[in-house]
Amino acid sequence: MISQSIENYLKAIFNQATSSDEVNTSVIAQALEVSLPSVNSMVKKLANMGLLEYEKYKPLKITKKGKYEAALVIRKHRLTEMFLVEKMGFGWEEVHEIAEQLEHVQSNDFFDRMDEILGYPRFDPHGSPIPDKKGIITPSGYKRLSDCAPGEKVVLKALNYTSDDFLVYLNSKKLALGLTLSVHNIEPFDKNMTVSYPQHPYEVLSAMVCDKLMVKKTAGNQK
Amino acid sequence: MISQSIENYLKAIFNQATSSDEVNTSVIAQALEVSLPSVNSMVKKLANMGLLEYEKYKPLKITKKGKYEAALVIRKHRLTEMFLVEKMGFGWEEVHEIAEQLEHVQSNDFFDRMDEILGYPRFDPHGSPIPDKKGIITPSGYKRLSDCAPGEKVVLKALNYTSDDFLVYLNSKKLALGLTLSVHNIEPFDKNMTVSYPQHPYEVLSAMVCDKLMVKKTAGNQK
DNA sequence: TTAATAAGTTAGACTTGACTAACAAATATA
DNA sequence: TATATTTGTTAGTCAAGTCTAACTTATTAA
Repeated sequence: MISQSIENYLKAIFNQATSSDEVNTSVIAQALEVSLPSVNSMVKKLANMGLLEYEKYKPLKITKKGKYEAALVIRKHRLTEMFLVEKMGFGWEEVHEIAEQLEHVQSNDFFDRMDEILGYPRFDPHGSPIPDKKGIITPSGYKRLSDCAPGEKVVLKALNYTSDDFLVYLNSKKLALGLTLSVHNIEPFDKNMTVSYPQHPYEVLSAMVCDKLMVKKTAGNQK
Repeated sequence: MISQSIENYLKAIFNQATSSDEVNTSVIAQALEVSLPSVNSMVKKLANMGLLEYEKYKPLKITKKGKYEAALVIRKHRLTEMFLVEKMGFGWEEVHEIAEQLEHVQSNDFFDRMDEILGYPRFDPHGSPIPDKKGIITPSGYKRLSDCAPGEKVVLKALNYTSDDFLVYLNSKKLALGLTLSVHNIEPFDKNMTVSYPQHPYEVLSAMVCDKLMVKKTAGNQK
């Protein structure tokens, strides 16, 4: 049986894992706000269930099975966020906490119905891809704003971090998905970026922020 | 803190309590499908929290505070059922299990939004009253079909038992809320009732079923 | 390359909410 | 009213998931 706790660990491990599917124990402890020994004991359990590969003192590596189970939880989370925003009128900065709870509901019917009502969306309100029923995630082909060069013109497509604080910050800057951003300058010292977008001819975004904004090059523009 | 477990106990105690607000331990054990000692230890905790009055070997008595907290959980449950039926297209026999899980979500915003979207309904899809935000329950003024006399003409308004099996049974008999029933006969031996309703000139309902159907006399008819 | 620091592990304790076995009180029955 | 049965209680155990304290391994810096 996959408990709520296990679902939370899987989700954190999946989200924090690098491209090689690996992540350190302490990263998970921080993400879940639990102690290292708690992570350690849960990791052994997950490894026993075949959801992780684990060797003492080595980074955790999520297995195919683990990724599948994690994707199903993430699917429930993101569908819920979409439903809350699109069908219940919540703001995108309000939905994370509610979705954290609803994602643990055990009823395929419930989430499939949401999916149907929403018209089978591929992305959630933050632009993150929604895994399908088989746990398959559409690759987005986006890159970080922080990886863009001066002169590039890009469209803001997704976020890879969605704390309430961050969303409130984005709202205050009137930064929303779909906006076209022009990169003007990157400060070599601290990687601050100067960008412009409609009604905002001059905004400075910190490196931390740029790292969390996923963008796509606008069609037919050269660097 | 009121845990999910506590919410479930409160709900069961509230639902099973008689008009004097009392209920026996064993009734709760059965309702929640747990052992008597489990109930016993939880009861002590609830009494400590001021949600119950408890004395050894005496029936449990739910306090005002206990009733308030229970009503809030029941409100969440019934609003959810209504939302699932009205806004997500579920059948009334499908929603109980999902609502059992959603009722534990901690977010007033979430349920208030449901309430608003539904237009502040007073009754859920089974006809049970939905407590308001202050935990106040509109008295329905209904009586049991089993308390009706031959010759009475009544409208089916609510159910006081909502297992899936029971709902499936009602569907099979095409018994739905809002139907007008005429009571023709009561069998003295087993209290079986013979009733009629549109398209059904002759149906025999068991005493067990009649006990669970809440009805209201149609305006202006004499016994 | 050794010492200091960071990261990970083990052992053991705690809380919640369940259980069984054994016993006590209350109720029903003969 | 004495006994049998049902109902409720106590004591002790267990599993899940958390924690702190103490220890080990790995990494970083002197």
